[in-house]
Amino acid sequence: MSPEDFLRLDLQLCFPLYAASRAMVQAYTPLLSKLGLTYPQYLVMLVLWEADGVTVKALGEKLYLDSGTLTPLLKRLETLAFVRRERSTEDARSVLVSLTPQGRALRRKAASIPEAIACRTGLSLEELSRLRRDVLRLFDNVSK
Amino acid sequence: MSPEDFLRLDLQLCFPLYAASRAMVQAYTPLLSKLGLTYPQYLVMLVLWEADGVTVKALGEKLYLDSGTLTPLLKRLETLAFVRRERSTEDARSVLVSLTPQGRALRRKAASIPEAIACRTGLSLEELSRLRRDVLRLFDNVSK
DNA sequence: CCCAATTTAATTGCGCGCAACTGAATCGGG
DNA sequence: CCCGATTCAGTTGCGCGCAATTAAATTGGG
Repeated sequence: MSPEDFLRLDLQLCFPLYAASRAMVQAYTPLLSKLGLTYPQYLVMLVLWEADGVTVKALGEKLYLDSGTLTPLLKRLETLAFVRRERSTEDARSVLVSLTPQGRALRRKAASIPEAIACRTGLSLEELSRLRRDVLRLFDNVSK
Repeated sequence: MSPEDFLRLDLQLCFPLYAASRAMVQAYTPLLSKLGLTYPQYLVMLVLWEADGVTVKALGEKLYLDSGTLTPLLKRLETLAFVRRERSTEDARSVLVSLTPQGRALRRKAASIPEAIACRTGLSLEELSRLRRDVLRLFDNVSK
């Protein structure tokens, strides 16, 4: 097998990963559009539902996204009245992002989504958990 | 465990998949930029290296991308002189995409990439193969 | 205390992805 | 042989991702 054989699309890991990631996001999309959210916006809301009042930097560290992505996304969430953004008085360099009552209320409407998606995968909870662990290991290796 | 507990970021499969996919693309980026390609452009080249002279539709079916993504991408590859685009004489609705000599030559320069990436993953060939299989199964389930 | 280095968010520019739509070409039932 | 339905590529619009840069605030060494 020559080195060029490894260029075969069907032998690479990245493409299935890339296709699966997009397919998963597409599975979320109709559920999220009922809430008025995109998938990346939903990820931000997931973080805020666990830890309200975080900085843009902290959001970026959790989601591996930079301010170039987050700033306009957060402005859209602010326009939708799900979050507020305010300069920190402690450190005027940072911006604190916090939930509005509407943003907090959205959590209940989103509660049914994870199970619906888990069903769509056709995998058992054990298989899902194992795959998540394997993909996380891959992520750790590649991103360092 | 209440339904809302499943909203925890660390319990979901999609986010690791999404993060891992982006991290993989970032691992490719410095290697591909030496060739003047982006990752989606590289995917198109992978298809063309296996099957030259395909329609935009066929490319889309292999890569799960539509003309809204492919048309401008192919125009950029054409500007880079890696591909040609021409209306089919058989069926004037379709456009045939084929490699230029430069596009064909690029294959040799890309030959070292898959192994370099495989190393970056830190996984054995068996683990890579198994993970690819699992991710493909997920993709099949979710995308249907 | 000062000022150079660092940190933080915002901005700019570009290339995807994808939904929605357009227009041209082809197909196929009657 | 029509003409309505379908197929195909292209276009438009929008929201990411991310690299590169900017500007403001903070930090910390001397």
